[in-house]
Amino acid sequence: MPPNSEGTDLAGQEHSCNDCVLFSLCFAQDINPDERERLNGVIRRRQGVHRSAHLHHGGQSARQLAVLRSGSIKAYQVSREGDELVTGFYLPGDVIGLDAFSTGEHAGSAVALEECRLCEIPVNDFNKMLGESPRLNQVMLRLLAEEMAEARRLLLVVGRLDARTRVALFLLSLSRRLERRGLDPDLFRLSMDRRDIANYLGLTIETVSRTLSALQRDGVIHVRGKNVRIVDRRALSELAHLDESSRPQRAAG
Amino acid sequence: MPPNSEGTDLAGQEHSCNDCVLFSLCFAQDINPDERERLNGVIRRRQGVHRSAHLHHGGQSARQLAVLRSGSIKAYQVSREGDELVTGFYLPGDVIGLDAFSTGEHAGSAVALEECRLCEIPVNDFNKMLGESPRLNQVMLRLLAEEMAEARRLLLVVGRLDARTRVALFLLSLSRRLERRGLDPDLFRLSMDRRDIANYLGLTIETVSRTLSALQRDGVIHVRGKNVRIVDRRALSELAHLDESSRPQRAAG
DNA sequence: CGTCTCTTTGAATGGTATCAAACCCGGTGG
DNA sequence: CCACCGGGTTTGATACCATTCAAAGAGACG
Repeated sequence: MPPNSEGTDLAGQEHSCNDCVLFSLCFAQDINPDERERLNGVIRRRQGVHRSAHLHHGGQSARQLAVLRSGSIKAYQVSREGDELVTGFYLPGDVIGLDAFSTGEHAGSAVALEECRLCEIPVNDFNKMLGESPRLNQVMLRLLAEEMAEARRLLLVVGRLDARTRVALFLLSLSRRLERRGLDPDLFRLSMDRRDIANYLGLTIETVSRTLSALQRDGVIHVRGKNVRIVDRRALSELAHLDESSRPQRAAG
Repeated sequence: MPPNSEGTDLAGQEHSCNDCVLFSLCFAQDINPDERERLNGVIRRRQGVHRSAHLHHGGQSARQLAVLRSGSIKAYQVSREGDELVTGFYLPGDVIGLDAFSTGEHAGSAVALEECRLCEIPVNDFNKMLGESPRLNQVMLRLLAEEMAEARRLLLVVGRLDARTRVALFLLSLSRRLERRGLDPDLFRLSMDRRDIANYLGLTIETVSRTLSALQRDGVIHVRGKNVRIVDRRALSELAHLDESSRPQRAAG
């Protein structure tokens, strides 16, 4: 069945990648028009994914690859001991489900942090396209390598930096990603709670809270619950870039 | 030029993947015989890579993909501030150079920790094969996904566990990898120095040293410089598996 | 308006970094 | 053969940052 061409269109509800406002962020821009057309035919555009709904669980066999169109998503893994390890946050344009690429089963889980819309590509359709297009394979390799680089960055942040630096980097990273999506980089709302931030950064809730308060006290940011305003971007960057040598050494160099 | 068919062969110096003692560990087992034959034609078998020689540097454009045949290699990245971040250690059978897959440039550096032998596949040959074999693409995706999983594991280890658990996990991981290669899992030599271990685990040299001493005092292992013997594997596993709740909580669950 | 959850703040504990010095070992030269 | 290095490693004392335990405060929602 072709994407429904009747019924009411909601705001921002496109039916073709070519019209999509996210096109410049989406991997669809990297494949050739023929393949994109074919993609269009198999994409399921889904909306109304509500807060705390799971896109997939770890261990589950992959049903689709998805691109986030609006909202935000938390990726996490569950350790043998049953506790959560937050591995990242997805924003519009990000691809969700690459973790199932090797085994066909998702390595981790993904859950909506707020109301979300998605473009879903069924795996069998996608695998068929992969088998025929080396170009698409390359794009996927690139995406995986990027996730890898991200994981490595996180490794550095979580394992080796003090709390203040971790939080500064988190805020700046988020700010930069929002900016690339055409949103205000200095005034935004955190869709995840303190627990998720703490877990992601390898800290406790209390430390995250204290650090945010301290940054506010120092006039670097303004925080009010989930709302954040970056007041002194330069100062924040300096904290993040470790320009001062106020961090643990941990056998570097 | 074909791989030299005259000259003296050194011990363990094969000229075909089919004869290679590492075959069961190598990704070459996962491709079909035709492709493997073709691989054989382009592989450069290199030896005499001596300690502290670099295979590649971060930022360098990739010249070849390599499989380690003997020895061991340290992978690391250099941060903007110039200090080192050890991301892993390669053992025989491991593929080196996947980090250049997306951009064509190596994300990190790789340096020999001792005398090494390698199988090198020139990138242009390899890319040609990639363009023609979806199967090979899949194998590469799987390898990348495995590196990814490894990076995630490390993230958990480095960011969230206490020193004792980190060291225990490090020793067990190494032990398991050696065992899979047919070596003694309980008696081995660390090819990396304390600095590298500390950096890899996100600790200081002193803490690593102290922790090893403590494990010895508790009768779990025996250490003498770079030589390690696992005395009580069960105890070590219990430390690593967090069976006791003696670790920071850090917003889990 | 009351309840529940999330968040913030406070005080005390503890693990790891830091600073400093001793130790061990292989290599070198007297 | 031994004294003397120099690097890597071990050990000790102290300081500090983040966790932990505890409780108050703020928001969301019925």
